[in-house]
Amino acid sequence: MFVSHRAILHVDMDAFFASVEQARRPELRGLPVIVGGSRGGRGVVATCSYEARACGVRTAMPIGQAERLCPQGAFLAPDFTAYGVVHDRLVDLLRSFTDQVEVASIDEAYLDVTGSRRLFGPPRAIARRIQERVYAEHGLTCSIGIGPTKLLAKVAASLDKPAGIGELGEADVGGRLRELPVGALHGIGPVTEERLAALGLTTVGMLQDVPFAVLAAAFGRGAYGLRQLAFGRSLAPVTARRPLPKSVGRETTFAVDTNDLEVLRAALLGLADRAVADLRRHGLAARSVALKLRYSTFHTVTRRRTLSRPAATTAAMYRTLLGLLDEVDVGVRWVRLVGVDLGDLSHDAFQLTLDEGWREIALGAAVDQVRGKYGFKALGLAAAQLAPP
DNA sequence: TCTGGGGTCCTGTGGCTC
DNA sequence: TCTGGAGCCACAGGACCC
Repeated sequence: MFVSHRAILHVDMDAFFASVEQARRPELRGLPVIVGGSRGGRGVVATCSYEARACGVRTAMPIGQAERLCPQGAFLAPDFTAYGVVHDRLVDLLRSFTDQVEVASIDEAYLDVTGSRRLFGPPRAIARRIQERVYAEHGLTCSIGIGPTKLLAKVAASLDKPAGIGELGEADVGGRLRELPVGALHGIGPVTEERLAALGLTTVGMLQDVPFAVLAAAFGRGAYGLRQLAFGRSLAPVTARRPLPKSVGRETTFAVDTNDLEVLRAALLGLADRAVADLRRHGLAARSVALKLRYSTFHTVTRRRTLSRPAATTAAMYRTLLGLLDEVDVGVRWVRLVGVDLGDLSHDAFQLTLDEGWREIALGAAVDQVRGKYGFKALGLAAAQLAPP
């Protein structure tokens, strides 16, 4: 058994995107709201209001299926800019309780309130005050989990949704936690859940009790991690500082599958341009460039290339992507999705100015400036200018 | 029925060097 | 000179998360 005296909260916004839409558009309140792809499109549901969930609509469900289940629903395209603004304000609100706030995603955060108890009272009282302020200031509800580790706090938040406060302590590891399905643990998805079920392991208690040799035979090195999960152990503390991204990428699914090389090249140029804009916004350069293709069969392939030195220009990325495109089965097979991923990121701006040529750097800076003023679509790049001679 | 987009992390494999 | 093993790295793919 392990002992932790920390008090960690996991704050999870309820149906975040849909709730933001309902908060800013009163006419949507009380209606089933589905945020994701547009009607008739190829998208899936990003999130939906609890009214839509009552119709059977779920996250990650194809839009077409959601339409059949909930024809009266309001189908909205996501507005990430608006959600980002609300997210920033919520993080500020959370930081008024402790500076130990770890932003886990756009709608989730962990707070280490161990040192805040003297000022704000016990964790449950802090959780209640957070819920009250989130509702009063933003018209949104959130579920909060309390636990001695991030993992237990996260599971606890899911126990009483929406707008609830759940708590899992040390004592619950040998009690309530055992009753939960293995899929309730953060890190066990559908594939692992099915593999565990094949071993007859469906609850956390079973995962705690199974001989380690059985787990090791089935999962190899992954067995240890599964065992840690089963006992609610997560060694990682709450880390307030947000690390730099490890990769930036862009991908798009075509409205209609294509095997036209020109269409693919044009899509790649646009994606590379957007990914590179992200790169420059962070002041980063990338040394690894990856091409991702999903064929009409849904089979996905990736091809990656490491550059001789870090780069941060669309031209360098696009030329590399064209090379990678030659390595895969295009022109013959139909493609539904194409993506670009830039990795192995570093701060290497000085090196770039020497190595990549001042013209491309200056061009990139000028493009960023115009787009900052008039929007991203104000300027497009011409493939002919960027392709190798 | 028909499966998004943006990420992180892990594992297996194969090439290379010592 | 040849060979096997260890260690490292790049790469591909997959699982998972929101």
